[in-house]
Amino acid sequence: MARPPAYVAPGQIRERIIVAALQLFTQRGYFNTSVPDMARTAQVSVGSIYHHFKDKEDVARALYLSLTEGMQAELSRIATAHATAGERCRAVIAMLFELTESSREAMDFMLYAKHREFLPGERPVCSSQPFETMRDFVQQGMDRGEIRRMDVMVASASVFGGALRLITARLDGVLAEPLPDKLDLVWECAWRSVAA
Amino acid sequence: MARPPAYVAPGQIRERIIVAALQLFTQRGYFNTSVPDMARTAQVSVGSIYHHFKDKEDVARALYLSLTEGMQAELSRIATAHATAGERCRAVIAMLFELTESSREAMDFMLYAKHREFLPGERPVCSSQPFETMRDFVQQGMDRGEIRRMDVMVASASVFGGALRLITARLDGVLAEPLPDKLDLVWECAWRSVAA
DNA sequence: GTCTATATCATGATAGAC
DNA sequence: GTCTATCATGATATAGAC
Repeated sequence: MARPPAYVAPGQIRERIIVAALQLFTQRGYFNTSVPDMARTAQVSVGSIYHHFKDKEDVARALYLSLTEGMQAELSRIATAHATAGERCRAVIAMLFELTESSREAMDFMLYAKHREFLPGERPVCSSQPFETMRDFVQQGMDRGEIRRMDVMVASASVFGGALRLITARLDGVLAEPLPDKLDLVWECAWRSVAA
Repeated sequence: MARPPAYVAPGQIRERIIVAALQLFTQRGYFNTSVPDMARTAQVSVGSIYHHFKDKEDVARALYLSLTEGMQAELSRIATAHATAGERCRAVIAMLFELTESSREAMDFMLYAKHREFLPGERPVCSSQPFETMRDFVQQGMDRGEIRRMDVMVASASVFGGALRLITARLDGVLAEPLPDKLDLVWECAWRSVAA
């Protein structure tokens, strides 16, 4: 079903560095990760990192962009595979749940990291393209009469808020069971909250 | 209505430091804030900071604890002022919305900051006492028959997820209007999602 | 209790060999 | 393109005067 975004082509040094960065940034945080740490984890030298990237921030930006692009690709796939807003939004939640289980670190870094603290100039997650697309799905649902007419920000928060909250709980270790087990229930609640 | 938690008694040096820390931590982040920065903002010397606190981390911990204690006090107040789960949960959201408007930085630091990165040993927000209390409200609602019987984590995420999502949007500057304007609508959606 | 001045250390980033 | 060795910066934390 939802494949993890193809953010890495394994083997290449550049990609090894990005994978190592993802691992370290999510485990210890950006500021607790030194460039020598990244070099050790990626099994490359410090010099290589500075050859492929301008600086440490540049690694984080490349990582962030590749993750949000992968997410955006998943959303486009969903848009073509489903026609109604209900099906689309449900598919989004299913995809997010599966991605959280299969690429825990990617989700953690994408949704959770305080990018503004180390990526000045990058838009906050909330206004990133994937989140805008999700709001579009909801807006179209209102236009089609599937979803009650209301403020689109509130409707979008209601549809996806519960699922995102549960993802947070899962990433924090507060939720023991795999997220896909909860999909049907989460979706029922989410849809009830806004369905026409 | 919901007063900001009394996390500071203005005038005292110790409190001046905490207020300055809150301001700087939310504006630039913990790791982008140096102790001299804090000293300058608080109008005290570096030595004073190290006299009152063990180290920079200790300042962050004191800040975090005072904020969660203030929040917990608000929740206790709500528990005594309201009897039904519906009233309690609605009051919680109203309180969170007002607190976000009146003490933006406090909410940002409490809900948003990646505490694990600079406060090792502290539990994640999700499993902090306030969030547990909120889940208790929901559980009691199920016991009383107000809320459909279901997984309490899912029910709690559904009730509060939309509101928390909207708070995030507001803090990120994506939502222009004050949160209390949206309270009625948010609550209607939240309650529909789980009401018996 | 509060201050200034400073020791110590770790980090990001670079230079230059291979 | 990749590596090792090194530098310069800026941070934390402390010492010691007042």
